[in-house]
Amino acid sequence: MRVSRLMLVTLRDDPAQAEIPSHKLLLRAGYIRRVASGIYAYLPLLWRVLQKVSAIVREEMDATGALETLLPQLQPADLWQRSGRWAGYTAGEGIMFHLKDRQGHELGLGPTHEEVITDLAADLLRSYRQLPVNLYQIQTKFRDEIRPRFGLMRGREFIMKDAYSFHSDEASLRDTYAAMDGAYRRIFRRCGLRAVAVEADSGAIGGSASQEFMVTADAGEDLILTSADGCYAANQERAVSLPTPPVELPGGLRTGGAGELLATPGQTSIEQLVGAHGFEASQLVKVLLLLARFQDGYLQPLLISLRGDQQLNGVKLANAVSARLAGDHGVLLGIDPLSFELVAALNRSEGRSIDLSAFPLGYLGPDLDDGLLSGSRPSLGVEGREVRAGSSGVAALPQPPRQQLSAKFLRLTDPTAAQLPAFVCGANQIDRHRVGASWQGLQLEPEVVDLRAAQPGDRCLHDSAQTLTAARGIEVGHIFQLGKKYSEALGARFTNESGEEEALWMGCYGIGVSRLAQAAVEQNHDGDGICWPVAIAPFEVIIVVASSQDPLQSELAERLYGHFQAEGLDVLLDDRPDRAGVKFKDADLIGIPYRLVVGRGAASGVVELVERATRQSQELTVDAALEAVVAAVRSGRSGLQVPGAAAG
RNA sequence: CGGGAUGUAGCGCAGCUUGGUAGCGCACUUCGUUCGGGACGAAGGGGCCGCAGGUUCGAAUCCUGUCAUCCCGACCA
Repeated sequence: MRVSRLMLVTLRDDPAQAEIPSHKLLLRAGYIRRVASGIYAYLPLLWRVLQKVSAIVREEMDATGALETLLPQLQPADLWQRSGRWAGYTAGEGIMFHLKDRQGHELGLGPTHEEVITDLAADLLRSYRQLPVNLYQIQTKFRDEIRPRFGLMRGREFIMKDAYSFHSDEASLRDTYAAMDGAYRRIFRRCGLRAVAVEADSGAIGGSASQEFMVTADAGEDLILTSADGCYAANQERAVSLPTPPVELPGGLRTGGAGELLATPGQTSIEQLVGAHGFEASQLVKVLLLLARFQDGYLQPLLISLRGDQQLNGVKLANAVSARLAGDHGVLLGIDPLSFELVAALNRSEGRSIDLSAFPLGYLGPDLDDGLLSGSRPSLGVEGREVRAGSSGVAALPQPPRQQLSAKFLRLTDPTAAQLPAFVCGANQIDRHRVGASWQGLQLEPEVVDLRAAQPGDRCLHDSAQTLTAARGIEVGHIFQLGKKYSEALGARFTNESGEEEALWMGCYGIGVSRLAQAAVEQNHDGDGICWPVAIAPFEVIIVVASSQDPLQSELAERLYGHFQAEGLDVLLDDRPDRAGVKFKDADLIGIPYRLVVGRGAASGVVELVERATRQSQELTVDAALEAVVAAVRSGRSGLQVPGAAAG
């Protein structure tokens, strides 16, 4: 390809809308253009990168025996209703773009394809003899992200490789899961990425085991915790660790564990209590008051107890609450601190509400009386200027589910709090705390769940000599053992060896292809531009003619260009009439791994070879340069080379 | 959705406080001189000042509304 024909438009200034280096560089170097929020045009240069990434993904997936397919992007609501995900994915701030066709049928643009593929599996897979099967596709996905950002990093339309495997038993699922783990490691390595596999939360997809692949970069949206010995790595959402031991409470139990009242006027925070009375934060039990909202309108107040020096992990909490209540009340829509704002919002809707002013906020103890909930007054409802559906012109809108408030708290306690033999906690009355309380003394049997957030510096479970360190990560891949969640919901059954019908075991495996391309830039750039790894570079070598007017240089450049094309290299010829400096700047910016400069040495048959990533350069005779470039590119294509080794 | 900011030429910005009909750099076109790290000179083209109302003799500038974009939190490949 000739640069004069490449529609190359590079920018000298950083675009104001871009924040992180990879986003700026992709815009400046002419790889992407924004079309709408979270929606991008992949310009010819980027499309070549995406094709190369896809090719690597295909090779590695195919090598495991997976089958490539292509599923529809437009999917019927019916399938999603059967899996129980339609409401959760479309209602409110749902992530699924959905629409009605002219017959009035509801459809959604696929944010993921479990439903479609499982329905197909139900149709096609009948016998254990057909299993296992692993199907994948590389395709555009649509998610109406709450906040698209950082260019391709979190777009609303993006390219993803997703695979779904089907098995007759759990052991087979584990085998494929392990094969995917291996394939993913090779894929990221071949793409020139430094990625780590971390234990992950399964999130909205569901299932048991799951692992994320994180490209480490400061711009990453996730926090990952790793041990130096490499034995443990987890997303902070999921991470576990050994808490620091608590400091023993002087005096131990008082009044048999019921605790002794202590006047604590205005001391509503851990810091204030610690400061005023010389307590250690680890001697306190703090009680958090939250409200969980469910799909069917059920509202569950939560009373969460944590040791005073620990932080709540919201993901762990949501999982624990979901596990207890989602069966009866549908999808957990959210958990929010029970604040006056939230109560005011609830007051405006139907049903009963909570009288938060009756709560001794800042002085809550884990034995807070359920009576505070049943004593709540009926909501004043729709007086004033509130408009009701049905009483106005919007009668066609569906009624929101009627809210129903639980009469009891769901009380969950983190082990760090549950294990304290004697502690300080709120007395459930204003300006009073209790010292020397115990769970038994308060006549409580705590329901113990791991709810605390692991922190950098914590000791590891597998080896208490190891501590966790934090790093930012970009999630480029995620693999799940789904189990039977979707196959049971959608009736995907097969006949096993004993002639019995059984639901299929499933796994699913995603790679964000467009995100991966940007993550590669995030990890491979310098002050002058992108430094693409050879394996995914849009072009492998660029020939720069220092002075296009010099027929000697032009002719030599053309000869080299033809030679590389004949050798099957992806070669770019910068034949523009611009000055050499302009072409050097552009070559650095767009990040072509090898640059061959045909300049003043042309007359004596000498050219200059520069490796982009290392800036190493050498003067070579034409023949030696040809040989060096071809050799370097060929070895670089595997993605397994060490930068610098080729041009040295 | 909550909090913060910004919308002026393809890109980056000034002008707005104190209203008088739009400017700078880059990019683009033509000519000349340059020619190995984003050259110089000359001439030129390109703007419903996000949109809609309002105030005013007069609005990029003041007021109201609205839309869009970006940043910080909840979502995820």
